[in-house]
Amino acid sequence: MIKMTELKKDDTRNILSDIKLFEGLTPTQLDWVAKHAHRRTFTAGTNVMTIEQPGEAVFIILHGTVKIHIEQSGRDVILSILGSGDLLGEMSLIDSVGRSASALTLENTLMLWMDKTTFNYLLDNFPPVARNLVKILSARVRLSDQVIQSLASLDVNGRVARQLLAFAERYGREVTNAVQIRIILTQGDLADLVGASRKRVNQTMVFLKEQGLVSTDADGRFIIHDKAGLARFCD
Amino acid sequence: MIKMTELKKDDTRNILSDIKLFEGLTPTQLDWVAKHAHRRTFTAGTNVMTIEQPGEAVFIILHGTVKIHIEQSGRDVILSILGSGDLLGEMSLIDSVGRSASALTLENTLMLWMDKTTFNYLLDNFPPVARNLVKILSARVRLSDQVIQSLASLDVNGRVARQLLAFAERYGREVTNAVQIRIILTQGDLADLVGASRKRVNQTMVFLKEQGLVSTDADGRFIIHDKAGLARFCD
DNA sequence: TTTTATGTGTGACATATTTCCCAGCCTGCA
DNA sequence: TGCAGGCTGGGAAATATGTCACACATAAAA
Repeated sequence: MIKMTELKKDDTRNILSDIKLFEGLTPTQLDWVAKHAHRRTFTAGTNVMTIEQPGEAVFIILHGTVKIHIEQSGRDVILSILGSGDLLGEMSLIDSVGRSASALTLENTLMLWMDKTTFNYLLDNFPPVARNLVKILSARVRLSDQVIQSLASLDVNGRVARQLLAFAERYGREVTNAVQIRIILTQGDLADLVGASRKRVNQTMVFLKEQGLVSTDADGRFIIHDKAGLARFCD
Repeated sequence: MIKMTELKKDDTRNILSDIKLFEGLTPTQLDWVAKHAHRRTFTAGTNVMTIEQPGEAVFIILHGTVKIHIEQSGRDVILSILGSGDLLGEMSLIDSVGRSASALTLENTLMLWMDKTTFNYLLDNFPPVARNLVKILSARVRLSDQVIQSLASLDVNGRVARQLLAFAERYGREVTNAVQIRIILTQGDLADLVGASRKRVNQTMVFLKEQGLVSTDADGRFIIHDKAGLARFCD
């Protein structure tokens, strides 16, 4: 985990080597990237890219979280929540189709970004980058497939349980006999994530807490006490 | 559209240039691929790769259709239906994670296939291939996102309507004032595709037919008469 | 401090959907 | 021909979920 305070102006190079997309690049290549990549901080609640704008940049999250969502006729669907190390906005640059979703920062977020030209240059001239991107996209397809399966086959309890387990996997921090999920989410967010109403998700959370499977800490973060117990709801 | 009967033993090279994954390759490179790629016909109802087997080959559909699905505790979820030109089985080769779904041929299907080593060699040594694969995966993520949004925000009518429109886009054939969907699907398949019960999908189909938006031809293929009418159910 | 906004927990009621069941209609096959 | 199996269509009851409405707590803002 990279801490915000650790990030000085000049150590971009060091950070780059920790990013999946740049794995396998030579120091010289990393230097090139460092020269062409910029940093920017977005305050919480900023719309990084708005829906339907032609994509003009790729972002890499160095610290913070971003919610990828689609709003349509009052209803909000959250496709995913990205965190440090994740790539964002690359799809528009790849296929030149407009943005299909919006990205909203959930907390103050530090990003690395490159313009379209730089990204394409990278892709064409630094072979490991294309390779890494293939892996990244492949992993994303796998995650999407899990979400689809969940939405198509589980009831709300199951979908919430699965989502919590997925968050534990991605954003979990081990504490005494439990896993704390770093991200702060409201029950409303959770509802938009699993395609259910807030009311129903509330019922699920109350239920899961009664069972002792889950609890909430002072800041509203979820704490998972029994992964296996949750998994039972996922078929 | 490549017709089964047109495929002679020696024209693999010609076919290759029509495949997205091989776009941009030189004739020499295409020859190399032709030498290392094999053909195989699967009869309808064959399980091309079974869930949880380590992936050992990539397949490219030359003619036919394949259903990608996950079966769990009696419930079947269809993630997608692939047709000619589509790639299949590449994910296990990319990230070495086991298969996450099964692939079942819906009709007699002709495939091109390569073993893991060949595929990786291609990826590392023929730059356009990696580039193309990135595009292909990117498109797949986009499709997945649409499915997720649909499952999370639409009722069964809407999900069925959207699925029919998606099929019209991918497998549609223009006929007089309408679009015929080439693939033969039962209402049960449609149900597994949109995460609903067969009964409910049946009601939807009866309803859509009453409205004159959709009909079925003698072979059971769906015919869409009014795209805009269907789109109205998708918010 | 008061006010405002935001998030949680809950009841009543309306809808949507599933499940189980059965009938009729095909088609392929013995 | 007759039977078996798969597919469509639909009835009835049971569940699951959504919507609307409100009370309450807490935290941020004025």
